[in-house]
Amino acid sequence: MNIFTTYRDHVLAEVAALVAAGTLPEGIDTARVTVEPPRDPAHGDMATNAAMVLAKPAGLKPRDLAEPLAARLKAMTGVVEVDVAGPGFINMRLAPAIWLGCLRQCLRAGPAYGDSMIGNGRRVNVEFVSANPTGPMHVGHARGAVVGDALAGLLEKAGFRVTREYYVNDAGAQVDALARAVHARYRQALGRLSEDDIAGMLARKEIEYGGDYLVPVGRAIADDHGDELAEKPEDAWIGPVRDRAIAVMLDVIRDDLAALGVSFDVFTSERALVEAGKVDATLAWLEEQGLIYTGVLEPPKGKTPEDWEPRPQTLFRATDFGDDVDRPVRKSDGSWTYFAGDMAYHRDKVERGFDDLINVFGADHGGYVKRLQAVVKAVGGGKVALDVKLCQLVKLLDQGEPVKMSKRAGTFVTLRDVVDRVGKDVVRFIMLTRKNDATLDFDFAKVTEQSRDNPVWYVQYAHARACSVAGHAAALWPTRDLSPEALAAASVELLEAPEELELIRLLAGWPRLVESAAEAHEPHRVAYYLADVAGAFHGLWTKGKDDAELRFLLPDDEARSLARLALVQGVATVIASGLQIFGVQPVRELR
RNA sequence: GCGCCCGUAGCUCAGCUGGAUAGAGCGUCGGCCUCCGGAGCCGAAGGUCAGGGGUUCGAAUCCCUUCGGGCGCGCCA
Repeated sequence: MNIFTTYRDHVLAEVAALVAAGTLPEGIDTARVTVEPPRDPAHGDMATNAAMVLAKPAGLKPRDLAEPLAARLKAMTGVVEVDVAGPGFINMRLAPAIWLGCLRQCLRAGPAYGDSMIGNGRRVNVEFVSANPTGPMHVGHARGAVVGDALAGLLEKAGFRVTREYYVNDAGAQVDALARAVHARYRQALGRLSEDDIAGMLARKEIEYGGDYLVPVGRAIADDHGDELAEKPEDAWIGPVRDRAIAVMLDVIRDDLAALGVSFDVFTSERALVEAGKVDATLAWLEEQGLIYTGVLEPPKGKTPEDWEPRPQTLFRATDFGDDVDRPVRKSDGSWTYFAGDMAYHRDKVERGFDDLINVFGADHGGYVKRLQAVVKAVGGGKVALDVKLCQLVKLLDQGEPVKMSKRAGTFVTLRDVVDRVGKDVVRFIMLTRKNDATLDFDFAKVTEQSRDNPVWYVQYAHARACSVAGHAAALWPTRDLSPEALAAASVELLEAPEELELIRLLAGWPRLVESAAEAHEPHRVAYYLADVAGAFHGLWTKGKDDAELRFLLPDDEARSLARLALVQGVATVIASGLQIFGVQPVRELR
């Protein structure tokens, strides 16, 4: 339970009492009332803006409303101090017992601490990665994969029912290009083309994908089909070659993602949607709604394409739903555009009953979000929200120097390379240390360094230290039950140092952080919070070095030691809880 | 030309959806650290939140505008 919402409820109850007393008008809107930790801890444990928000509609001055409200809050159990400050804030200080109760709750809940009900079972579809099945994953994909997976984990913790989904673009020109490249490798496997021939085809742009990873695919086709597909016209071989190539590439992608610890609940095939007639059905439905028409688009101003000519097109009325222009759904050869398929796909998601849709895309798809949101508005009747998280570039560095990457030279870094080099947990955590729309530096040297400015290490080190304290305690008191449940029953009221209480308050803020991060769809907040917790814990640890009285374990004072161990265990619990969202394994010791 | 994202300390970045005196790490400067549970501790300096205007009790946060950077802009996915 988020203690801040608990106290918000208390504040609202007192507001209701003031309504009953006639101080406030009937039916006053309390939606904007908040209870939050104040920026400056000197102001107390919690602050509410109630008086400032409610004063105006009540025709009062904030401070005139704050006084009677503060008087009522002061009478509440657990509240030890209330004062009115600044423009009308009401600051409250809570009895230590309240915070200690949070710590006990944390220990009893274990890593489930922070679980929330705000999702209320709403169904959320998180679509991420969705890379074309034309090759192995590279680092750019890794960020989207981690952000999507962690966001999904965060939403699950907040009480949403989450589906992790991958949209397979297996119907367009890209996979035909893949098939052509594989066909060349197939002929190479049969000895009919040399490596130089392939290089020549690449140079002449007859094929688009030249990577070695297609060599075994070509060989597999040779094994299955012999030379029967080698000299036939493209029409005869492109189907089977493409299908086989896509299947192999998807296996590669699944393996790469598995190495990152990412898996999906659903893979949706674009081709399957087309073949099931869903694109036709969607367009027919939109036509019925009067949302499809034939028209001529204006050329984009200032940057007219050379070959621009006005031409009637089949268009979707995206501008009715907030987009800048209406969008074409059909190519001049009569086939559907990629967008038409995406319309059908998003309609399909809506029909599967999701309440919220989230797409994680690369930043280069920014120009695509308005039209997708327009589609979702149109097919969801305004009841389904689509949020698109755009992930910026990852800059790979080594000791501050850019890692040279070139597709042509074959030196581009794959997801697998990175995971093999630093481990999946490091990749996952680091990818979440920036908000998704900011570029991220990934420095091989830095992310494995043992130092304060490497957040993965810093957080893991805190967890390992906490486990180490527990180990020492077990050695000191071998017969004592030191399980978290037992520690929850310890005399935690012996925790009275300001630093200790500050850390407890920080841990007590975890449920609130989960909720706000989930609502904002911002998993990176968890990373910063964990670094804060680690920092506070390391600080406390260090104090014990200067002052033996502040050490966690005092061999002569078992009761106090157990209380402090409870706090240490709380730190470990919250870190484990946060890392679980990230899909990162908390370590018990550093290697 | 239009749309979206971004601009916060010397550097890298937070800033809880509009709250109080804008924070952290690194770096810099000044001290401490010969022994505790390894990879440090305390303190200081450092800001026109890119500039300007607006909304209101209150703006880094919302609106307008200028400047600067990134991405995108009819049948590529």
